Amino acid sequence: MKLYILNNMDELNFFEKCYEVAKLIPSGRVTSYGAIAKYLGAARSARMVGWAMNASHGNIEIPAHRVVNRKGLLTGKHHFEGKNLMQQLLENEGVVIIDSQIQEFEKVFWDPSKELSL
DNA sequence: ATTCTGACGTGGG
DNA sequence: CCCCACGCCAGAA
Repeated sequence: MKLYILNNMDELNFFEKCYEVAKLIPSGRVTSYGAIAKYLGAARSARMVGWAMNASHGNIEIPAHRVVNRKGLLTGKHHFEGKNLMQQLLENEGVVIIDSQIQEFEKVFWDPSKELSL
């Protein structure tokens, strides 16, 4: 079992902030990696958000399936169990998805820096 | 040390 | 809208 040793406090905050934002995403809505990164000050660019989500595996508290890329494409589905668990989880929340692409993405999109108005 | 690879995003053409 | 190059930063080889 590999442990993620973080060099500094900022890294730890970054991880936890990612998780906090993810938890705040309403059911049936989604956001993007970039939106979260932006909300957090874009300190480490959007890729790190995906990295944080990856590290959250097994953490049922964190709805990582509600985070997609900026096009509304489920690029992270291969990191979930089975073939399309991510899609099914979203569909259970009422999100319409065709071929890994969220339909009416603009309506379903939830921007933390906008909705949370911090 | 060096290079490549991403759950990414932006800007130019 | 699509394609491409580039910036991003942590990990793996």
